[in-house]
Amino acid sequence: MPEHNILFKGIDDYDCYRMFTCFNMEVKKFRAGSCISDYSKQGDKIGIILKGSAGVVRYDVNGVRTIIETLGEQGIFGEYFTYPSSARNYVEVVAEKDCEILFVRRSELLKRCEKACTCHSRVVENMLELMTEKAVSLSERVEVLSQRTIESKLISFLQITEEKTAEGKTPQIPFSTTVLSDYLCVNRSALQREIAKLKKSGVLTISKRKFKLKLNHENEFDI
Amino acid sequence: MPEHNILFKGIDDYDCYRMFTCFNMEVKKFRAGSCISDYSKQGDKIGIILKGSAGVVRYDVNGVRTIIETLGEQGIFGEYFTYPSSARNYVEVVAEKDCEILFVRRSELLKRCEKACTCHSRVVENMLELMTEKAVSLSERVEVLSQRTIESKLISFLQITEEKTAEGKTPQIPFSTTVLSDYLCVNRSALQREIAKLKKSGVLTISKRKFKLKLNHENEFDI
DNA sequence: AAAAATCTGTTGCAATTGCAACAAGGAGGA
DNA sequence: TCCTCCTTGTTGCAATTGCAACAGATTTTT
Repeated sequence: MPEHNILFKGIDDYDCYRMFTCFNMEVKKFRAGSCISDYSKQGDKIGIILKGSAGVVRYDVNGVRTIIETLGEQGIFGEYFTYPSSARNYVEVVAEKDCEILFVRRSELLKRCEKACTCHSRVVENMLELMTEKAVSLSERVEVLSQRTIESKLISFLQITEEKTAEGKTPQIPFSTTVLSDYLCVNRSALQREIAKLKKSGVLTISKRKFKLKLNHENEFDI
Repeated sequence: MPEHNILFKGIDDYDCYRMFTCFNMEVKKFRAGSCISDYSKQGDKIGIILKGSAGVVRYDVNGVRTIIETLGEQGIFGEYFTYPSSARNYVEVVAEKDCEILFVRRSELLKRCEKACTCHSRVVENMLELMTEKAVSLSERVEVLSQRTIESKLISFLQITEEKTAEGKTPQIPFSTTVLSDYLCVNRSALQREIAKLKKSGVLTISKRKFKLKLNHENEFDI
C-alpha cells in the first residue's frame, strides 16, 4: 500500500488515501544500480526514499566521481536542494539497493488546503522532521569535508560513524575503500596510505570493514 | 516588538504574543564580534537570526580557523545541527554584525498543542520553510567543499555567488580573501596563487570584491 | 596625522596529495 | 575449476597545497 509512508505518519487510512491522490503523489520502484533521477527538469519535485538506499553522485568533466550524499530510508532529494548538473559536471541519484521512492511536488505540499484538514498540518509536521534530518546529515557532511587533511577527514568520518553505531556493536565502514575515497573527495591511494599510517601508529584497527579508533588525547582543548 | 518574527509570519498580533510566551521563546541582542553560543549544553535549543548575520566557526587544536557556515537573516543554528565542539576542536557562533536572535527549544515547537490552535500549525509551516532554506544552503556548502582542487572550489563558490546576484548587478565576494580561504577550507596564500592564475589566464576579473567569471566552455558535457 | 592593525600579493621550500602502474587477494560467473 | 572483474595494498614520481616570511596597500584607532 503506497499510501502508507513516513510522510503520512499518524494519519489514518482513509485520509492517507485521500491525500495521496489530492497531492498528486506517486510511488515508483527502481532496481539497484539504476538511475532514479538525473536532476534535469524536475522543478520542485521532491523524492523521498521509502525503501532501499541511494546515493547522490556527481561526475566531473574528467570522469572523477564524487559521492555528494548517501540517502537511507527517509532520505529526501530533489533538484531543489542539490546543486544541479551543469556544464562542468553531471549529477544523478543512483539506487544502491532496490528502491521504492515517493515523488511529490513541494508546491503541492505547501498549498493552502481549502478544506483545512488537520491531517494536512500533520503532513507538514512530518515533512519538517524529514527536512531536519536532512539538515543534520548535511551538517555532518560539511563537518567531514571541511577538514583540511585526508587524515582528519577520515578520522572525522570514523568518529561520526562510531557515534551512530548501536551500543555494544562494533562500528563498521559502510563502503568499500574505493567508494569511501569518493565520499571523502580524495584520491584512493592517498587515502589508503593514510589508513596504513594510522594502523601503523596504533590509532586505528581495521578488519574487513569493522574498525576501532584509539585517539591520543594529548594537545587537545579542555572543555 | 520581538513577538513579530519570521516564525510567526501570517499570524496576527494577539496570537503572536500568546505563542511567544507559550513556547518559552526569548530574543537576545548581541554586538558584532561577540560570541552568540558556544554549543555547549544547549540541548535542543534553536537560534534563529532575526536581524544581523553570524558565522559558525571552528578552531582546531592548531588554531586553524574554519568557517563552517555563514548565517544571514532567517538563518538557524543549534547544537542539534552543527557537529558540537569536541576534544579536537572548538565550535562557536559569532555575530558578524549586530544581531537579534530568537531562541526556542525544538521540543516546544513540536509539542502537540492542547488547544490545537491553527496558528501553531502555521508556525510549523514557517519552520519547515526555514529548515528547507538551511538544507539548501548546506547543500551549496557541500557542493563547494566536495571539489577536489582550490581552483574548482573557488570557481564553484563564485558561480553560486553569481547566481544569487540580482539581475543587472555585479557579483561580489562577501568576504575578504583571508576569510574566503577559511570558508573554502584552504590555505590563504595558496588561494591567492590560484586567484592570480585565473586572473592571468583571463578567466577571472576582480576589482575590490566585485568580480566577473568568463568560463571556457570546452571539454564539457552536453546536457 | 601618525601609529597600529589588518589585508593583499608574492615567493621559496616543505609536506601532502594525486596519478599511474602493478601485484595480490577475493567474489562471482561460465 | 578457471577466468574475469573488482577491490586492496604499495610505491615512485609529479603536481598541488601548505607554511613562513616579507613588502606594500588599506583600514582603523589613537
